[in-house]
Amino acid sequence: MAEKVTIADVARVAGVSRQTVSNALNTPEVVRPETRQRVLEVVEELGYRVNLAARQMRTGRSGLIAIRVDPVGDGINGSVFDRFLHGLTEAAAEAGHRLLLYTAADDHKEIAAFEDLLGAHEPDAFVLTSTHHKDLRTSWLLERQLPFVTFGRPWSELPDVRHPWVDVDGAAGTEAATEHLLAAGHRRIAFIGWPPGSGVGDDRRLGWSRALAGAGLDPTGLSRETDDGSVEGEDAARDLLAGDPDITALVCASDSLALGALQVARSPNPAWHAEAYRRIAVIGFDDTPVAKAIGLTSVHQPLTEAAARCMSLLSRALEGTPPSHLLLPPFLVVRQSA
Amino acid sequence: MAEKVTIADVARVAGVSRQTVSNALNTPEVVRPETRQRVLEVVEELGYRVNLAARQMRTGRSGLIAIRVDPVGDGINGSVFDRFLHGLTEAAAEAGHRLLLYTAADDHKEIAAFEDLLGAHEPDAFVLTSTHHKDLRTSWLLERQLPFVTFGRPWSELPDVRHPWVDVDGAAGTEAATEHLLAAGHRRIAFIGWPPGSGVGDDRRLGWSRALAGAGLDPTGLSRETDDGSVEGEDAARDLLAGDPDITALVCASDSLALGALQVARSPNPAWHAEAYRRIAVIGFDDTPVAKAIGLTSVHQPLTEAAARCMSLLSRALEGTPPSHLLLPPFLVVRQSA
DNA sequence: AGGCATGATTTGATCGTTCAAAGTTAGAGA
DNA sequence: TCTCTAACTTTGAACGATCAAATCATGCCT
Repeated sequence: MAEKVTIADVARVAGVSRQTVSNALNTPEVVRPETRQRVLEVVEELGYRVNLAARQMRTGRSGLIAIRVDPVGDGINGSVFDRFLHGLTEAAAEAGHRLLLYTAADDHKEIAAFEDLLGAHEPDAFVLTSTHHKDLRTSWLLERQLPFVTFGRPWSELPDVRHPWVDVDGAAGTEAATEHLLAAGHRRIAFIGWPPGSGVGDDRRLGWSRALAGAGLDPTGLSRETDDGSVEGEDAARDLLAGDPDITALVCASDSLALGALQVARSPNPAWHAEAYRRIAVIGFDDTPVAKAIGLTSVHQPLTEAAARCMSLLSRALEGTPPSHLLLPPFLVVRQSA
Repeated sequence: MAEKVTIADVARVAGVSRQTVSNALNTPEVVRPETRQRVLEVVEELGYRVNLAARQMRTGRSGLIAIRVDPVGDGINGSVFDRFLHGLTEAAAEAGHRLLLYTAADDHKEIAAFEDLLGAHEPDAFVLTSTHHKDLRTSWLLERQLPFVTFGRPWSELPDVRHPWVDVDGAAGTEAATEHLLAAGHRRIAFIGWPPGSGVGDDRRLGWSRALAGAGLDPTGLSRETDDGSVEGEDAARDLLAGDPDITALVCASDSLALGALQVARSPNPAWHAEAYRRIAVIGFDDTPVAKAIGLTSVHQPLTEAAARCMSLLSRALEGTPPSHLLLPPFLVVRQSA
C-alpha cells in the first residue's frame, strides 16, 4: 500500500488547520478563496483522498448504495436486471456513490440483509427491484425512514406516494405492440401473460385489452395465464391457436414466453388444425439479447434511463426532498416476428 | 434508524470490558468459555453488529471486494460476466465479504479507479476479469502488493505465477466441440475466431486445431479471423462456405459469431455454390441464453464454480498464502445445431 | 477610539473499534 | 504462606475525519 495521506498532512503542508482543509473540500464557501486555492493545490500535490471510513464514523454516511442481485436464473429475463445494474453503477458513480451488492432469497431474508447491512456497512440508501403486492421490504424501510427508491411502482392499495420510484409503463408497451398489430391488419390478437396478482403482469395484460377495446374488439377468450418460461409459452400458444382458428397474432408478457410462442408460430403443427398454414405474428417484452438474436419484435424498456432516474430521485431523497416518481414510456422494436 | 448498539453497550450489559467483547467475537480462544458464552448471549439479545467503518479505521480492512462492470454491451456475451458476477456475490457473502462495483473505460482509467477506491473505500481486494497481454492492471497491483485474483489467466511472457487466477480451459472447450463433430462424421471443420493477439481467442483456436491434428486432418485454409459480432460471424461463415464446398461444420469462438454463422447455415444461399443444400453444423462458445433459445450447441463455462474458486483463492491470498491457480474444464452442451 | 457584528480559522471532543500494554486472578510449587 | 507463572481481563491510545464551540481578524458604525 502507498503512503497514506491524511487531512493532517495536507493541513501541515498548506500551513492551515485540519478543519480548514475539511472546509475547503466540503464547504468551500466558508473558506477565503486564496486559502481554498492553496489547500486544493496541496491536496492535488500530495494526492490526498478522503478516507471514507473515518468520514463515515463521524457523519454516518458511507457513500454506498445497496442493491440485491438474484441468483443466476434462466438468463433470458435476467438480462433486464443486468442492464439496469450496469446503468445504475455508472449513474451512481457520477453522483459520488458506489454500489454494494447483496443477495437474498425472499422478502424476509432481504429484510434480514437490510439489518446486516445497516449494522455493518451502513449503506446510505437502497435500490429495490421487482416490487410486488404487499411488499414487506418497502414498509420495513419506510417505517425506519431509510432512504430508498424502487425500480417498479408500488403495487399497493395505498393511494399516496410515500417513497420515490421509477417504472416503465408496461401497459403502454403492450398497447403499442397491439396497436402495431392492429395497424398491420390483425384482428384476432391474443395475449399470453402471467397469473393475475403480479402487478407487472396485470399491467401488461391491461395494455393489450385496452388497445383491443380501443379498436372495438372483444378480448374474450383471447388471454392465457401461465408461469414464465419458454415451454409454458409454447403450451399456451398451442392451446390458443388450436382453440381459435382466427387468431393471427400473439402478444406476450415476456421474451421467454414469446420465444416459446414463436416456436409454435414458426412451425405450425397440422394436428392442431386442419386448415392451411397460418403465419402468426409474435411480440415479446423486454427486448432481451435473445429477441435481437432470433428476430423477435419486442417492447424495449429504457433501462439506462431508468437507472439514471432512480439515481437522481435517490440523490434528492438523500437531500430530504419529498418523494416523487416517474413512469417511463417503453417503445417497440420491430423485427421479423411481427 | 434504529438505536445503535455499540460494543460498549454489550460490554456494560455483560459486565465485562470492551476488549473482552471484541475478543469473544474475534479471538474466541483467548476468552474463558463461560465469559464468551455470556457475551455472545448479550450480543444476540441486543442485536449487536460490528460497525465496519470503525473496525476498518483500526484494522484497515473494509470487507469489500471491488469488481468492475462494463457499460452495457451487445448483451449476448455480456451475460457471461453477469453470471459470474452473480456467483461471485454469493461466494463473497459466504466468506464475509461484499462486492463493490465500479466502472472504467480502459486499463489506465481502471488504474485511476484503483487509486480512487484505495483512497476512499479501501477494498480489501480486487477481482479482475478479461485479462489480456500486457495487462497494466495486474502489474500495477502486483507492484503495490495489493491482493487480487483474476478470472482469466495471465497472458504474459512471465513464466512464474505471481498472482492467483482462475480460468476456464478454452482450448479444451473447442477441442471437445471439434471432437464431437469428428465423432459425428464431419471431416472438414472450420473455425471462426478473433484476430490473433487476444489470449482467449488464440486459445480457443488452438483447441480446434489440436483436435484436427489429432485426427490427422489439415487445418489449412479452414480458419477465419474477425471481430466479435453476429454480422461478422455471418460474413465469415459465408466466406468459408463459398470458398470450400467440403466444409460441413463450423466451430466459433463465441455465441455471437455462431449466431451469425447459424443464419448462413440454416438458410443456404444457392448463389454461393451451385450444389445441393448442405446442412452445416455450428457450435458456439459460452452457452449464453441466446444459444439455449435458438438451439445452438455451445461450450459451457462453469461460471458459478469459477466464481467460488476465485473467492477461495482470494481468501487465501488475504491470509498471506502464496498464490496458486486453477484451470477449470468447460463442457459441451449439445443442442440441435450440431 | 471603542464596541460589535461578520468572516475566517483553529481547537478540542467524538464516532466505534482494535492494538498494545498493563492489571488481576487463580493455581502450582517451594 | 509466599512467589511465580499462566490464563484471563481491563485500560488507555489510536485510526482519520467532522462537529461544535472557541478564538482571532477585519471592517463598520457611532
